[in-house]
Amino acid sequence: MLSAGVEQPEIAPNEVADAGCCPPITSSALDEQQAQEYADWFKALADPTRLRILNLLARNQGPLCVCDIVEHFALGQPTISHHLRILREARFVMVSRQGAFMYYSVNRNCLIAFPQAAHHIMNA
Amino acid sequence: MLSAGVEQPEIAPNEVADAGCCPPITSSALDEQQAQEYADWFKALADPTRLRILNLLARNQGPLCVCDIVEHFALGQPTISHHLRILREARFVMVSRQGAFMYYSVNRNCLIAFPQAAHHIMNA
DNA sequence: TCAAGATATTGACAATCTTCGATATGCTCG
DNA sequence: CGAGCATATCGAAGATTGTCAATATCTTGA
Repeated sequence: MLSAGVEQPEIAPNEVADAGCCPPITSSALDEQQAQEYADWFKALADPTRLRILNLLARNQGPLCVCDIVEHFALGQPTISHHLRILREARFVMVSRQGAFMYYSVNRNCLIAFPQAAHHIMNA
Repeated sequence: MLSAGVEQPEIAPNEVADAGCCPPITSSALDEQQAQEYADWFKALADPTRLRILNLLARNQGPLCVCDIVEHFALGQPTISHHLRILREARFVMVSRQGAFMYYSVNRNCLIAFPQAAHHIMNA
């Protein structure tokens, strides 16, 4: 209010390409909608079980079915299924059906999305 | 359970350096404690207001006091103060007092932490 | 010392999230 | 078809979170 903070005017964001995983990239300031998209993206990572699922899938060359994943956790199958849905909707994992089995694997595009998100948010 | 998923044994994590911002880095699998630390770190980013605060601080060369930040949002001062505390505890921002004013600025070390976290979690 | 402003903390409420048990859906094989 | 397994969805309970109004703490300046 009365301080000496030096501020810059808000700049209208320029639309740029979408990367196949995670929020679309723009070049400058975060508007409210972009902030919400990034927040949803990070929210998918804001749970230790989901991070461990992601890590388990990443350490395994090749996909894993749900029952294989369940075996690694002290949680019920519906709970794991719920976490997988959140990871899938945020596009951190991909799924393909093989008979009665659903095979989940990591979406490696996300590796690129992390530094991009950081640079977008932190304006670097 | 009966699937053909090819799994690897869990490997005990090797401790490596701490980077000044964000969870300590290790070389391999995520144990429960590390997963919790990363989850807490991402949780600090899982809110659109906090991301916009971070972006505002990053776009500004030099720190901003709380009342300057409050002016950019349709939220009360205690709410902004609450978000700043969360960002501070996760070390995304730094603070220094100047008289009655608290000046907040972005911790640029975090830029490095993003790809590091991604590589650790996604085993790359 | 006292008044006023800047920031932090507290207590409460609504919304959201994680988890579970129960159940539904979908697939395969007799 | 019908039994059995794999996975998803539903409904509910408990915990966590974002927000606010009220208030406390700290600092400056008169």
